[in-house]
Amino acid sequence: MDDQEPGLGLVHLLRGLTVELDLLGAEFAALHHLHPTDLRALIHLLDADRAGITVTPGRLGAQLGINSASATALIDRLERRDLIHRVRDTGDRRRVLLEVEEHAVTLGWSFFGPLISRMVSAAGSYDAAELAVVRRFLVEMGEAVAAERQRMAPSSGTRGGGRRTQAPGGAPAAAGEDGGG
Amino acid sequence: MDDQEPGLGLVHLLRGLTVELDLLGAEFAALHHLHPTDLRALIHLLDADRAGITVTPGRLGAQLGINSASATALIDRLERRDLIHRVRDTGDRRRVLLEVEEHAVTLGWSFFGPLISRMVSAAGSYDAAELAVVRRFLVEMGEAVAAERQRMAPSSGTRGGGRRTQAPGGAPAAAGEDGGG
DNA sequence: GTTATTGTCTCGATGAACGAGAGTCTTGTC
DNA sequence: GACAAGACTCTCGTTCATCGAGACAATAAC
Repeated sequence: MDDQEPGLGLVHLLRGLTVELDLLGAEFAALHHLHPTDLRALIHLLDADRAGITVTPGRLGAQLGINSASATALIDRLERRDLIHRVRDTGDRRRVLLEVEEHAVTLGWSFFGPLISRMVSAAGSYDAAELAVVRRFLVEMGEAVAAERQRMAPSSGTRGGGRRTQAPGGAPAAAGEDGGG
Repeated sequence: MDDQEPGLGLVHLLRGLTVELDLLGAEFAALHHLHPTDLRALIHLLDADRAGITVTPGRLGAQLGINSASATALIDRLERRDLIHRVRDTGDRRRVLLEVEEHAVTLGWSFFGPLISRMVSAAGSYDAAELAVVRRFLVEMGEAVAAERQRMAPSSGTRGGGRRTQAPGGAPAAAGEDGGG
């Protein structure tokens, strides 16, 4: 299966990598008695926190592809573990804002910290031009995936438009950029 | 902000990419009334099929990080949809071999085909040296994740040694999930 | 033969996610 | 101000994937 197509091997490598990352996440979650969804939610909340974006239950549920009832239950779980807390929005009193606790930041770092260290250290052996190539590749792969998602669920963004796991809509859950702190 | 550490931005890009891929998988699964686990199992089975490796329920469950009861239920679901079928191993009659149906291959291609096309086409604009750089990067990232998983759950892999169904451990035994390939 | 091990499946329980809809608040129109 | 429509969150009852424990069958070791 190697390579009539030079890019094909890379695609498979990339897929294998995402599988590994998923498993790492699942193991970490199990280790801390969290469900994979809880960990994904936490990561999203931490990303948003660092980026200065406020997250609401509805928005979180949309990002995770779960419905509002599940989002409520999810937030209940996280709140019960003191990872986040709810705050009623004073501007629009229908809304609830989700704020992460220090504890959650610590937990997040215990997950990503060591991994990021390893990765950054591995990335250290590349020169600027090489890093630029890798960056371009990752960006283009991201665009390919986004385009494919768009094609598959074109109704994205319209609120009741699609089926159950309605495409959360545009923004990639974890904007890659937000500084790693 | 990404600039104190050149590699950090790449790490976040990579993470964002994996999130996108996960979401794509979830959407595809929902579209076909499959659970995410079912899709992951299917991918693993298709990979194994192409590689000429026979998969058993136990092996599949280990790869997916679920226990034997869940693996049985998962296989029941896939079989009920005519995506796979069970065959008793004639050599070791305790074992059951899982064989994928044509239908499953078609379904798998309807998921990965368009995505791979996009990616391969995007990868076409790189020269050999650049592809080599990207490949090296992906391999090293994979190694970093694997190393981190090893650190987190060192007992993984040995069957009797680590208590695989342990509560907190949850999915430890999973040696290397959905084989990429 | 007997015992230990491996591989799969069954059973009942747990809980995450779902659909439907109620309650609360905001916005737009009169 | 009052009223209708819509947005946001939460509650309720149900469904189903996963779990732990263990039954059953076949193999391996003695």
